Amino acid sequence: MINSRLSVAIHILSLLAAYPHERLTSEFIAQSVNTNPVVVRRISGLLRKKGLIHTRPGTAGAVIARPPDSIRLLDIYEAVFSDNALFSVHENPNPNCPVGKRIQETLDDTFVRVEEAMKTELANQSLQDITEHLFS
Amino acid sequence: MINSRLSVAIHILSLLAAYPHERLTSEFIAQSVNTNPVVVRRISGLLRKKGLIHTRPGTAGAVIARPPDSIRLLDIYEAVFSDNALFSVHENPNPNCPVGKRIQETLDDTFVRVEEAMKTELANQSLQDITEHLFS
DNA sequence: CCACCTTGTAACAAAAACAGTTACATTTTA
DNA sequence: TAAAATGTAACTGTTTTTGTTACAAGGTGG
Repeated sequence: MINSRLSVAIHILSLLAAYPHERLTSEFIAQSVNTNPVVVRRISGLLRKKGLIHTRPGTAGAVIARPPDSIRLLDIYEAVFSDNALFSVHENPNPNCPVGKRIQETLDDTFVRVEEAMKTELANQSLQDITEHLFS
Repeated sequence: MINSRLSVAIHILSLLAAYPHERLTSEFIAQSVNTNPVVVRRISGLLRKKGLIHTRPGTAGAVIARPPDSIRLLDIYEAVFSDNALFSVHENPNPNCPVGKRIQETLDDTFVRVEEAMKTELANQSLQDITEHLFS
């Protein structure tokens, strides 16, 4: 089971999308998510690096940087997981075994295809789809 | 990043598929995977419950139970992850916030669709595809 | 039939991953 | 210039994952 960073990131962006004209502080967002403000700032930092939100040291609050219908869930996924692979492959299989020798490259190939399928679906859904569901 | 149980499970089944007429012990398999025999027996137990392999207390070795082209990677995934959701959703968001109130059900919906896309691709690939790649 | 080997499983241990927290330098602004 | 917020490092507690020890119970071959 994948950790909850994507879940929290979408929560943060949903708030910013719902209040596009306000600057929401990490303290305020943390109360909605029910976590610590530092956790929010950590994930906000990843979203900022990807250009999805604007924040600045010293200036209170975050603001969404792009229209919600232009933000794909894949953008958010890539922001919070960067280049992590979806599935781990076990390390150091036995190179003297015909299976062990090639299992890693084989699984890498296979798992990349699975990951691509997942990412395609993440690309099909936008932040606006989320907010529409939230407020309908 | 998801743990390596699927990776190890596919390794085990690849060995059994490669040697369908031999009974491979957990000790032998563990040496190919490079882990402890108990780890192999734990995962083998999950594969047995799903009817993918045959093992019996007292009798040495495991044998594959179905032709490799009939075993979808989704079967293996479901064997080792049973009913785990793909993505975690953060707990106890603030019910007094319009986003917090509905974010969980919304994300549940969304993440189920993503999971379905991933499972569809896992269903498209068989154990035989893996062994063909291994031995080509 | 009995010594030997294996599986299945529980219990424990070590290591890694996660989430939460404290602390504080830096930056802005009222 | 005092107050307040961000960014980030460092640390802690918890949970998950993986590895290990131990052993009962089931089969096998001599």
